[in-house]
Amino acid sequence: MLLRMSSLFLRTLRDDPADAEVPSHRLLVRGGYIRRAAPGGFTWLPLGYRVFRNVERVVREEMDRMGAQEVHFPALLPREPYEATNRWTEYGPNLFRLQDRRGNDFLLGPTHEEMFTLLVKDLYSSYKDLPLSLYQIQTKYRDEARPRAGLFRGREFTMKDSYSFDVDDAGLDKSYAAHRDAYIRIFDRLGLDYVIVSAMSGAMGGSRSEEFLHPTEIGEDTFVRSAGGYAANVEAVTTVVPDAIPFDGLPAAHVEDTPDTPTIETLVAVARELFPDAGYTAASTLKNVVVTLVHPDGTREPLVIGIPGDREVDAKRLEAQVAPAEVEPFADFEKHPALVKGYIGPQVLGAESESGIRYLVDPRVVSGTRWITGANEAGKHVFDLVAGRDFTWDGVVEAAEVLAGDPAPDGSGPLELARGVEMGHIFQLGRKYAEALNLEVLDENGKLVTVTMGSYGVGVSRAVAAIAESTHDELGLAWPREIAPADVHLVATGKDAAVFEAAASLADELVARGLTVLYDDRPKVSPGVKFKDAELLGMPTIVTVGRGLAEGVIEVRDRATGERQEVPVAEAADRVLAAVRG
RNA sequence: CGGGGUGUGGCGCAGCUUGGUAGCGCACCUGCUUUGGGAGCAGGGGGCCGCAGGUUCAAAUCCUGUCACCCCGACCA
Repeated sequence: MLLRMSSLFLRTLRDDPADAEVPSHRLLVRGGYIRRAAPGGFTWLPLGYRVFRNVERVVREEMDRMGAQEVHFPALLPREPYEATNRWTEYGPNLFRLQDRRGNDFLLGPTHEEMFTLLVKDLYSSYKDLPLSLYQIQTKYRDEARPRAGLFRGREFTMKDSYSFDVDDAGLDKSYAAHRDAYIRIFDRLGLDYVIVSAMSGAMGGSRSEEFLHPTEIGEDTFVRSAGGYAANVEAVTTVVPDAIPFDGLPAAHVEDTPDTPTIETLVAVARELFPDAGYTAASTLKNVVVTLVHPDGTREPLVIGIPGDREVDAKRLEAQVAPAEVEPFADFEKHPALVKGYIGPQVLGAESESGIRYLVDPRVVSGTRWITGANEAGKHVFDLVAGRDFTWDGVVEAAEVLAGDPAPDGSGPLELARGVEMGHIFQLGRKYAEALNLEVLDENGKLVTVTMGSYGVGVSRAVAAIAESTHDELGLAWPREIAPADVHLVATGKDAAVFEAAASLADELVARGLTVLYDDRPKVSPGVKFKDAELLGMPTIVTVGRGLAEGVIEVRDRATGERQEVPVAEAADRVLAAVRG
């Protein structure tokens, strides 16, 4: 394939577009790879679309290799299947809904679990047909509140989604593992750095879910990792539980006057004044945070979370723990006189207590730990209140924020917080969709069993952005060979006809030998412009035919390393081929 | 959805305070010169000043509304 710069539909920009902040977005626009066409929607230009198709190709090859079969659904879908799983409403405002001329409801698919489930139900009915994995590479639509960062978060984007179907849990485990392996190969081939984080806490039961996160400062997800190799979503981090302490010799609880101490800071300051030798810090206090749980049936339940005072409640972690209930701030202090704002203590809390409000505590609150906490009376706190001796709780909850330096649950060292972008997600769905849509097959005993499913996604368009993001340098893009829009950027400089003839014949030879060549054959364009463009566009190998030709040499340069060598014209094609093929 | 910012040729920006009918650089076209690091000179084409309404003899400029984009946060199977 030969791409001539003189006729390629391409215009590079000298200046950064003002509305692009992240480097990948800036460079992809500057390099003429994409153009914004709609809020959260981009047009792929020739070079960009070649990159896109290369990513797609890698994904497709690896999915095929693991035995998944490609299908293709419409993006425009009817309401009914999504009604059966309740997602027509549950998906909320992020779902694009529309009506046809008769007023029937449709949606633009944000993901296709329902359709795949129904398709398999439509055609299969025996255990002999399983296991089965199907996938598609599809345009997905989500009405994002805030599209951003170019290709990273659009309202229209391309995703490879696949779904596995098995008769039993062991089968699901296998399908899941096969996808996991395929994803590892995909991201390795794409040259994308990734960490696999568990996306759900063990508390949620048997179903597994892992995310492939690409670590990057511009990432939207926070995850934790340790030097020893532990990595997890913040929601999935479990607290290392300290040992219980015997009650013997612990001081008795005592109430102290602590006027004007509604916050942890003011409380700690007063506590230090009262007991200068105790070494009190915010972590010595037990903060009782009231929230409202909204259950799926609409019931509202107040809930108090007891956590060490040096930490905040992490809304995401809490929601992951109480799902499917949702969490809202608590406002009904009038209705609950037992709760003294700013001075809530555990003595009045618990399902069996006078307030009847459920009380969950942080795992660090183990039997024998001593706390400073509210005395349920304005201006008073209780000191040396011992967990398990002076108060009890209804349960333990992982709701406190994770802080850098916390120990990893597997003992692999302190945690650091890092940012990442979700590039892939593998998820054991189980029987949720199969049950809702009645996907059953006969097993070897002739009995109907509900199929168990997995769902798996890779962001294809997002991968283009992530690769650009992780490989660019101050000069421009620098594509890995596997996905570069061309193998070689061949630059002819000067005005000497011999240079253009030599360059053209080299281009032809490289093309004949199977390479894709981007040939800068523009006449009357100065060398500086061509070099800048070559660096901006980022083909992995840049070949220059120019002033060296008189001495019989051309220059071969590696875009990523900057390494350059002069090679004799006669060997040029071989040398370039060697560089490209590694 | 909350907070902040910005909308003026394809891109980057000035003009707006103090209304008078739009300008600069890049890109594009023509000619001549130039050709190894975003060339020079001369000439030229292209703008509903985001959109709608209002004030005014007159609006890019003032007022109201609205839309879009960017950033931070919330949200994100």
